[in-house]
Amino acid sequence: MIDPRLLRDDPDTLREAQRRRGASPDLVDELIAADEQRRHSIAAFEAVRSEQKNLGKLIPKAKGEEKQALLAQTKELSAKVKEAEAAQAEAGQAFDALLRALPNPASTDAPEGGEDDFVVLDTVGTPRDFAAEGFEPRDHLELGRILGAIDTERGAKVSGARFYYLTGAGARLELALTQLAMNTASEWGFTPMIPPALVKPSAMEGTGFLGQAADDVYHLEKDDLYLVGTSEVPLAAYHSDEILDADSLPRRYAGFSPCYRREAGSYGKDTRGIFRVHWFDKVEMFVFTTPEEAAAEHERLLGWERAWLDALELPYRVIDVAAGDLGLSAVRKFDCEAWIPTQERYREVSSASNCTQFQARRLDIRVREGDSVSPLATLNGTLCAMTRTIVALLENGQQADGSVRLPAALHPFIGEVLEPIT
RNA sequence: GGAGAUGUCGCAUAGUGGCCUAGUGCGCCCGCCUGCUAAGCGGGUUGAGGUUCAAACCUCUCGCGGGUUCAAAUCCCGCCAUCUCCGCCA
Repeated sequence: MIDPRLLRDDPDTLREAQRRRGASPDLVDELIAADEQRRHSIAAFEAVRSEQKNLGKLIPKAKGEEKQALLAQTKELSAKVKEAEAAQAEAGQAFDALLRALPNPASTDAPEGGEDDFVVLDTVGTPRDFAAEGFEPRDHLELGRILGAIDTERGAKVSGARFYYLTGAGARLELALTQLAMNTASEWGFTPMIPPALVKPSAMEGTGFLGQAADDVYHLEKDDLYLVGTSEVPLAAYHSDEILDADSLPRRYAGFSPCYRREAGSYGKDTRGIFRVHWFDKVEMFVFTTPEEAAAEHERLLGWERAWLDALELPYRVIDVAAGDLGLSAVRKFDCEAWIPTQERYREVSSASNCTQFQARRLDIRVREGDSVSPLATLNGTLCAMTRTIVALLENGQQADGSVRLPAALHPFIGEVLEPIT
């Protein structure tokens, strides 16, 4: 959530930010009204409560008729206090609900508009020319079959559509990627983490996933727990309700966890293979830092994502995501998209978001700098989403006989070439 | 899953309805004293919110949420967490 003071100090900026996202500025005005209502009810409650406390102090000292009179007076007051308290709580909750629905105002650096209004920042590497090499590239599912690496038929049999088994070389490839990613992140100064993938509503809500993205989240009704769609959730909530010393920042964590996504509203999209699935594993980078450092850290996260794709020798481009496509929490987002030969286009494999103080306010994570305590900034970025990375590696590294040549960085973990099994 | 115990300020502890505006010790911060250090002395030390130019004042905060009461750290109910024991289990 945003700093509520902005509603009083700079509502025009908030209205403009809503417009840039393609959202309605009316919410801002509803919030201003709700804030006034809330403050009014707080003042009313505090006035009667204060009176009640003062009278209460007199009672033990009073005697006889005087005491009886006081008791009658306070009894009446007690009802008023209860009423005022209830009104205050209600106004507070109404305000809070609205406040949590307001997205983080997009950075003015983010392109205006929706999903298609991104700006390409850079393009790296050259897609292979399979025609020149004299063969038609196979897609990752076909390669997965030849290599004995991916089994979607049995995934569907056991768990349903958009599930898969990684088998043999596929399983080994994920483990190799995981090892390389965790080792690399460690070298960069990240603390490796294996967080819980099942979290309480507060963690899910705090990271902003129960807003417009709620339909995409798996919920276990019986236990009121959520399956995380990314380890961003447990990593962000890791320091919830804590105050961190400024000199302990930045804190950088690399979390490895499964990710569960309902993929509501994506029926018919990417139905072939394992590009879009209900579950995959991922190594995610997460940073707690000061608000002043957030923008610079965002660039660093992008730099690490690029270094990772460079190490995997994949052709990719970097886009600056438009304001309307940022989600609830981010002020700016960079996506890295790897070239997928059989789709003849770039597809998202990683994403780096600057959430400034938005998540920290919801999760109550603060930094102490000298005498002041204030919400810190959180950022997250994909290091390696396994399934999409496997898709990219197989398709880009394939050879005419169906074998796949792997990037040098992976050789120590899995060898140089994946060979067909038959 | 069953039984019991515990949950108070950074830490440790006191507090069984109104002198709690939560005391004390440790730690930490500021100052005094002192060849230096230690000790000693004095002061400060949760966080959030409201009124306000400000100063100041006020409200909330004793695991969380309800309730009883004129009044709750204290009594009652529910939940959560931790510990001990039993059962089950990778």
